[in-house]
Amino acid sequence: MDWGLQAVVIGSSTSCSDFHGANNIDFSPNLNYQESEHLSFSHEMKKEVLGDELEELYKPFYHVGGQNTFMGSSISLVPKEVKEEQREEQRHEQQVVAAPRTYVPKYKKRKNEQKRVVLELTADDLSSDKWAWRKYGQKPIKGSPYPRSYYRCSTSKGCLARKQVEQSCTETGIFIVTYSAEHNHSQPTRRNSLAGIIKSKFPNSKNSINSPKKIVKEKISSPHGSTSNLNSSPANLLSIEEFPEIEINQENNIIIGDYYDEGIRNMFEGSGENECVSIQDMFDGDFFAGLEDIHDGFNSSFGCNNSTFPHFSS
DNA sequence: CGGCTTTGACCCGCGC
DNA sequence: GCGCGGGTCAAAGCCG
Repeated sequence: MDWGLQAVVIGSSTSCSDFHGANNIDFSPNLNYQESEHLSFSHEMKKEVLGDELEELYKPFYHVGGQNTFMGSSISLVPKEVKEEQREEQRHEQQVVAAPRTYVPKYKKRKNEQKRVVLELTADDLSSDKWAWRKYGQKPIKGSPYPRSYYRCSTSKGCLARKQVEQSCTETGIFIVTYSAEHNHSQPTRRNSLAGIIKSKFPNSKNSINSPKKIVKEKISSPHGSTSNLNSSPANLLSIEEFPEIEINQENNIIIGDYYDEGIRNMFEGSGENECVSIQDMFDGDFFAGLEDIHDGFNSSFGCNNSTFPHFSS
């Protein structure tokens, strides 16, 4: 898992309304790169492909009978939203929504400030935010070693929704998130773009849906350079447990067995049975793109439809 | 090429 | 009025 989120990630480019637009599915938490040099797709991964738990994972931020369910987490919100006319009366009160933890704003509010919702969230909670945000500023905050980031809703230009994120200076891994204004539209069905959000939006997240759903070539494309790991392995074998007939041997060749019938082998021109493909060829060619072409075969095997099968990309 | 982050400059409210 | 500090703007550059 040293590759982290950017190592081997599979995404879905197919639209699926059941996901409420969260059509980028990150399986990285279930993709284990073990010290034994074995790359394994866990059973949970397949379960996620097929199961309904994604629905739970991508619950939107909505009101349910007066109680808020926030981003699918078990945060119970009891908003005491402060209206303008009440602001003076509550000037010395903490105008903070009940959150997992309490938070006392360190700065005074402006008079024309809109009502706000302040939460303390973990990185995972942050990463589950399904709204599309665009960062428009960052400022160092007096008294805090961490800067505050400013986001606005990027789905609609007319949307006034704002979001501030700053890391708690008292608790590591906790982020103080302030929402102001409200969205004037429904949740986006899909992210407009992933460009630029990879680097640092929520760097601590372990299962961020904001993470790029791709396979990062650089992490594996130079097995000969930093290859001590591969070559020093006793087994010298990188196996994909759920796909037993795809293996990487000592020469860093990918061996494709009969398991996938003609599918994968036909992805390589002139390849025949028991053909070996080097890792370099794998990435230089259309290996991952080709996986898409045979995903129907997987679908029939796993009994799922197109909308739930992950999208492979290189 | 569109959408994103970064970052210095600018704006604004507040306290003195 | 001035200075401080939070919030926003916008140009530049990055990324897919």
